[in-house]
Amino acid sequence: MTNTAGTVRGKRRQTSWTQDPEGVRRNILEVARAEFVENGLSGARVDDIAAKTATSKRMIYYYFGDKEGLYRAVLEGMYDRIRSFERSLDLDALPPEEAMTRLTEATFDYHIENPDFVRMVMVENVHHARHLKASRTITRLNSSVVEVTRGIYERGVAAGLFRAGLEPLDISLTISALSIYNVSHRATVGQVFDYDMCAPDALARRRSMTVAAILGILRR
Amino acid sequence: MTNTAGTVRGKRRQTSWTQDPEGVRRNILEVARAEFVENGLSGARVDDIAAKTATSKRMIYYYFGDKEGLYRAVLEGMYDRIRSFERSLDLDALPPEEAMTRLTEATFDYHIENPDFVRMVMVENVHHARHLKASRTITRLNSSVVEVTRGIYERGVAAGLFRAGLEPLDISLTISALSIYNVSHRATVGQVFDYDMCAPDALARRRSMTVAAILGILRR
DNA sequence: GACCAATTGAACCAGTCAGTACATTTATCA
DNA sequence: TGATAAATGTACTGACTGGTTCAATTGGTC
Repeated sequence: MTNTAGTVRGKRRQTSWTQDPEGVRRNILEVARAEFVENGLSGARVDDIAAKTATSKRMIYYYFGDKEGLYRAVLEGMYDRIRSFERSLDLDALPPEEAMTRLTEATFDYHIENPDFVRMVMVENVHHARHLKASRTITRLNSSVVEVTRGIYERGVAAGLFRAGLEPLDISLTISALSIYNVSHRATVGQVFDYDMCAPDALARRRSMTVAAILGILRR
Repeated sequence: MTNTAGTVRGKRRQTSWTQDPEGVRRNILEVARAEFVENGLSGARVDDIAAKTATSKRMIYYYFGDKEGLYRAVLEGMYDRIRSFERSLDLDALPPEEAMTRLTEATFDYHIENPDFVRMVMVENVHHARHLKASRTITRLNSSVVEVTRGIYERGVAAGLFRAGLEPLDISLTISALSIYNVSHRATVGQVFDYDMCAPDALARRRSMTVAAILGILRR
């Protein structure tokens, strides 16, 4: 009998147990995510992950093959989440400037609220996106956020509000850069400038500055 | 007799050698930088670093104590370099808008030309800036680029060109965010969007968009 | 040229780590 | 109910890895 999804069985020295493949899988993934996010790929220890799991190391290898397979699974989960966030954006009803503002703010907020995603992407960049390449789930399942941006931008251009000739992808990347930075470089900036970018007041300033930057790029 | 600085003695099975402490140190640092930048702190192998060196593993421990000490030395070297870049900026003679444009472009270019620095900072952020904290050389030897930014900004406000009420540090961080991103996220963006941000034409677009973003923030 | 501190090399070590062998239990279904 | 497949736990291993030992060589100084 399969337990409720997500249920985690008691630990230590059990000779009797209930099968719960999905729960075990999920449990491993959750723990692994925390560890990879905290220590990177080579910094994370399979034994540590296993220890924090409700199951054993054996299960990690049973379900994910090897350490990199586990890492890849975590990475894919992260990208799945942001994809569904992007799909949830529905800004067609708003006038161009307001739509772009909302898009920027929503993206900004998503990154603040999902530091694990940001850190995982950082780690993946340290590895030259090698694992992203290896994952056919992610590759070419192209991000829809660019199309959202393109739609808003073209409406703005048509309305004479935005200047023409820009590449929607570049706009999208600029939003991304300004959103990610607060989380990805929080530690070094905090140390070098004695400034916590994620403190509420700093965040408010940075958020409105980000919107100003994007609109500044677009306004003609 | 000390050899010319930077000289590297021949390798393999030598029982006779010339002392060259500075050269050995520098050689180790160069190799270590490449390895840390490529593999991160935990990903880099002391044995690999030693093998690529003109000297032996023993010397790494002799001069740098342990792996983290070596990493810290590399990190400090990187920050020294950008500090001297920042000090080299002399934009007081230019009118505010032009000065800010030049500052932005120079910062943008610096990051493109020094991907090692960018990657090292990324790695350090993965480690929550733990080693930056441990280094008294870097900490509180506050970055002068903020003062440069403040100077230009205040001139611009005084001249009625820039809108008042902004925090110079936030402006500086925004420039930094837009400059770093191209290098730090080159791999994942390349993979997900099939777009090389560092290709010459893309770079030109991103550079001018960055300037537009900064001026967009400032213009009243 | 003899002495001493600064350097350097080669081999070695003890702990760690990813991955495995093997046995066992649980679920499925005819 | 019995056979088969899926899922799981325990204990282990071989390779790797950061770090060390110990002896030797070099260069400066008097």
